[in-house]
Amino acid sequence: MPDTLSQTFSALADPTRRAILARLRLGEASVSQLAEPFLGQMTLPGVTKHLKVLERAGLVTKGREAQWRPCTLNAAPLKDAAEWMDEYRVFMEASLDRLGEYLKTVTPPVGESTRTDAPTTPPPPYDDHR
Amino acid sequence: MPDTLSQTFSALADPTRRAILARLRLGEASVSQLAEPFLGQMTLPGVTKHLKVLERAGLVTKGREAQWRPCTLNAAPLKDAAEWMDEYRVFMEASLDRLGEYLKTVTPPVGESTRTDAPTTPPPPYDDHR
DNA sequence: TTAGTATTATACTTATCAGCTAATTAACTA
DNA sequence: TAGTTAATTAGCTGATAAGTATAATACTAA
Repeated sequence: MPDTLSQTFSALADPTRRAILARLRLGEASVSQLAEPFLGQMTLPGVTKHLKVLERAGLVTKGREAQWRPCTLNAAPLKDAAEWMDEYRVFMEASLDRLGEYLKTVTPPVGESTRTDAPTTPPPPYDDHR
Repeated sequence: MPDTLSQTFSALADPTRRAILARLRLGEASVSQLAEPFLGQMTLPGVTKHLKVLERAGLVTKGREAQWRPCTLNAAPLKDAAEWMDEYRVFMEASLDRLGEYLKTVTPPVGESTRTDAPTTPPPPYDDHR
């Protein structure tokens, strides 16, 4: 029973599933419509499985209309993921080099704590252990 | 051999690994420093494995300093992931409801194509099938 | 050289995932 | 009713992942 965020990232960790989401941005589509671009490389049950993963992650909602299951995009779960990523925006940029240098002056070099008489400094708190 | 984006998302799909990244935002740390918060629930080799996943994804760089392996955050691979997410920003917001209604007026209802004489409309192109 | 610390490697178990084929359900159509 | 289309389920395989315990490696220090 993984947490929501893990489930979201896990669902995104597949190119087929990302392609399905990209397709759904253009509007709702049935299962076979979604499957059509992949049928050369994959069978329909395969696509159904991917859809189930997306459904479990809450990214896709399946309705019923006669024998069709119109699928719609639900991007709400992506919000948490996007917020998580935002925390790292600063570290993504080209300023990474200078930032890295700066951090080296702030963080004591690894191993110092065991080489000196100073007590082992416990690692700083972290906030993402869900 | 999964694509880069899949590898990135896959690496993020684990709370332990996300916690490690969060810790590394504060500065470099050795393997045992990174492992310390988890040693109640996981062994050291377990953490080493998680680090290897992060390393393969290019999110963590391991150096050498005597018997220590100082780990540093490398957020560059997150850039692609963030860009991917940005495409969905519009769909995450509360305006989803109205947007959904709007899309329904644009996209023909599922099944219409087989009920009428119109040729089966092929699904629109998609751009994320990497 | 010996002992101790930090880290990784190996080998194994268990669980999950991605894919397939074949069979099944559910709804429409003639 | 029989046939067709849309989608799912079931059962199987092979690959990968997470976790363990134990052993090996790499370096420091006495």
